[in-house]
Amino acid sequence: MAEEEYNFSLIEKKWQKRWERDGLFRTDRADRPKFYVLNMYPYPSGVLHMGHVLNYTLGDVMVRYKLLRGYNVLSPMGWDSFGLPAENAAIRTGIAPHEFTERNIERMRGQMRRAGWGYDWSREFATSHVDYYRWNQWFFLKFYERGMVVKKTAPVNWCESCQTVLANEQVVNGGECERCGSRVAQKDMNQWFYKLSDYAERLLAGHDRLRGNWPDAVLAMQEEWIGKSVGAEVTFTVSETGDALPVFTTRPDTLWGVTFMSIAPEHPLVRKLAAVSPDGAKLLDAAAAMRSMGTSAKELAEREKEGVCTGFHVVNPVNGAEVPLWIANFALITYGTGAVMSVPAHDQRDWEFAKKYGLPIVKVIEPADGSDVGDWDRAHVDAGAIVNSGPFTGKPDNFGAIPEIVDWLNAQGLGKKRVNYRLRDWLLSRQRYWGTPIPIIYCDRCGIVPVPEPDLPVILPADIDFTHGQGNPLLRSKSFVNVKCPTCGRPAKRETDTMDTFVDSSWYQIRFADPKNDAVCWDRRKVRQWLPVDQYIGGIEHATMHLIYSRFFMMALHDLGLVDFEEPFTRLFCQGMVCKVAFRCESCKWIAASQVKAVRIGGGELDEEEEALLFKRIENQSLDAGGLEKEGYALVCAGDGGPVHFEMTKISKSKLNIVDPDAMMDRFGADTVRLYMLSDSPPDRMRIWTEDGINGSWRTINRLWRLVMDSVEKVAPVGSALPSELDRINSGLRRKTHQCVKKVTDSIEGGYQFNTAIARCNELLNFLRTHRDAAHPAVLRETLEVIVKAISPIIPHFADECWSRLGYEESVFAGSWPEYDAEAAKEDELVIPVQVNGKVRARLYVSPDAGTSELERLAFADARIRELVAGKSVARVVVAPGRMVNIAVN
RNA sequence: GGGGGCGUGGCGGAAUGGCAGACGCAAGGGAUUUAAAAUCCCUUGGCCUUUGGGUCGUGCGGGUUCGAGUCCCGCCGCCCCCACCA
Repeated sequence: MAEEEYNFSLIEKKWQKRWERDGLFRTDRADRPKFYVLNMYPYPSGVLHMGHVLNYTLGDVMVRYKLLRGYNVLSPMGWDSFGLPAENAAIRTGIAPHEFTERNIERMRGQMRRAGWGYDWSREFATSHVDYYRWNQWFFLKFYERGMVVKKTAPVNWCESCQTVLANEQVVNGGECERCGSRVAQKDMNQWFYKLSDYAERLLAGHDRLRGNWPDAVLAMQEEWIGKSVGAEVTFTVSETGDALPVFTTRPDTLWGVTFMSIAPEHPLVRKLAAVSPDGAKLLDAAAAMRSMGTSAKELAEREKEGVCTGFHVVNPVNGAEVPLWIANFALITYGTGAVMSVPAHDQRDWEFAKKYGLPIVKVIEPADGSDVGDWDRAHVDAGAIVNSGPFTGKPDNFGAIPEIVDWLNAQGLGKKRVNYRLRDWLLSRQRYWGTPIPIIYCDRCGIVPVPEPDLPVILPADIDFTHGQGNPLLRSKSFVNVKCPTCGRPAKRETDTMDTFVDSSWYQIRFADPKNDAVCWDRRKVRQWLPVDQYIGGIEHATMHLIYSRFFMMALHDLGLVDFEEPFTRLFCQGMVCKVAFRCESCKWIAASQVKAVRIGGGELDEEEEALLFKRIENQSLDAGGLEKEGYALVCAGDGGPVHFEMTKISKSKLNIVDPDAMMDRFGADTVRLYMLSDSPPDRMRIWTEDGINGSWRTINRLWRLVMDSVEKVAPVGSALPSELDRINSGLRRKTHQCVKKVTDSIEGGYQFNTAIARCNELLNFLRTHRDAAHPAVLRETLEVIVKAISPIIPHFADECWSRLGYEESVFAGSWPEYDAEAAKEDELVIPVQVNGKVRARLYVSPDAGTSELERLAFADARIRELVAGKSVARVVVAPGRMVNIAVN
């Protein structure tokens, strides 16, 4: 028989056409139960990278598996197409953002088809199309009516390089812009906010229904982000002016130990007190110098505790004690009330501050060793008995006494229980062009006027010059900005800020159920049919951004009566980040690896081989910056010769460390790349990108191909029954076959451990390869069919080709998942380890003849062992629980 | 400082409390070939060995157990998230 090479490019194209023709991913199997699989949709950057490949391959495996399992599967794809890169490209090149975006979508859609990912393309949409973003505006108006969106002046994060504000969630690495990596400053601005903080408790409560179905890490991150803390609010009074100063504390048990009060430099009281203080000007200067705003989070964390005494005092309501009032740089205006009651004896930060400025320290919790403040070298924060605390002195457990103390504060009218959240409102405004215009008009007479619903959508103007001028280009569009006030008809100005693009992704999962509707946002029946999403798949980096916003948005839509559910994603799987080393030149920011040169410190070129080896070591993390220097090397930028730093980071286009899957697909085909992505490590684990091992995936596919080709003549006809009696090899084959079915099924249903599922398929393949000649034709058919089916969601084109060679007309995905035969998968011999003095020395194989139940066989083994050791010097023979025979020898 | 995760060969990684290292990569050897590629076969944790095997071995120290990579306690190290959060 002529050897037939596996021609992936022909075969992959052929099956992609077939699936399209047959409408494999259309959602018209109404007789089946629904299953909605959603992959986080991409920003159309222009090219897919390996992170996408992992994400979408995982999703596609789920889709195809669910098809085989008899579901009506919804698998849509769309584009998160608003955002900065398109606008920045426009500024750089003059190409309009919509044009840039459309072009990128074209290219990426082609890559997706080529990868063989199955989507219902009839549902495709892009968020930058007015058909989509008009609903952002509509929701905004609905939220506005309900008071769920507000405009307020607040400290916000400002990215100078992106010329826009950022939400808290978009500030990363202790003060860097999530997009461009430059330092974020804080300033006061009047901006639009969604009242996310109103939903803090509900978001938290929702974790109960998500637990088990969402990764623990994501829930933990969200909990941390919401940052609930329970305590009390207690109102102090400024002695000199009578101003009330409420403070939030989680430690009301230490109220009697307050020795000074600290307020944030931005606290309104600062200005008020400065106005009546002889040293007012000095105070204002000192406060200005300590402001947290305009300082990056990193600097905030590193700077030393500093403060200035105001000369004023506050009265502690619980005991009437007068303590000095300080302005302190560690007090944050953004948390609690902006004031901290300082208890240096029992709070490390207060302790350091008190030591620095010589403030008194009063013990109110007795340490276990009974020591006094004078003996301490740090604050005492552990539990103990309460002392020096008025009515609570003598309580043995300070933490346990907190509820009682709060009740007492309440009864005395001195304070009340308070729950404080770290979660703040979602800053919605962006001073950029390429986003959804906020449907608001400012009128000198009528103030803030929402655009009336019939006037929607507010269309993003196309006649914009991007290459000239600073700031938001919308400000320069006269036709956009100048409008008539909808209320009074006089000239007015349109809001030029656009919405954060996270608004788009907060509800896109619903729109896929009814993507073309232009009368209403969606048809309720269609939403009921598909939502919520049964399986959502995406990167863990969205844990505190998209995944909080989207949950909030569903709850808000639920409150508006637009949806019946509160949680958008029933199950969530987060794949690990695909990382690769990225290089940063000190002067030209991120640069491609090809632009980096290695040199010897003190001069001297490297030969090519030496340099390649060096880069290899950097890439697989076996050489860090320190090691590089120690060995006498340095990296420089090929452009300007400046020093280059490197770090391991998620692959992304902006960091110029992406790997384009096209090259790999050219060489090996889509299936090999798909198989490779899932073969080696569990998909939730972070991985450093390498192409080592892709040969193995290629070999696996070819081995299987040759096996199928060599077997088609030998294999029993479709539908042949298995013989009733099988020899050892054939029953072994069937055992491995059904163990493979089980493993792959469990891996998909459970933890997505495809590496072990693939390993099991490989094992079966290897076993069949060595025993093929002894395989019964019907068993051979069963085994081949199971391998092909079990692996089909991962390498679908290949599987379908094999399926047709095995004599089937229909696509493998038109059929069903293989039945698991537990009886066939069972080991026929019970293996009982025999342990002598605690070490396994032998293994006893007990055949089914000895009994059908495990207990019977164990008894048989016990008897057999006793026979064997009879008369020898043996202390005891024990059949241990489980299956283990222990022999203790004297 | 708080929270989450992890620690197993040269590498990615397997192991319902029961033969540690599945499966694969890389490496080495052999077959085939004029040659190379491809393919096929073998070896591959350390040490010892009379080649039968023996022995040590899952970051470190204890514990539970007939039996621990796995469970418990205490360290050490790494990664991620949050962080002057009152």
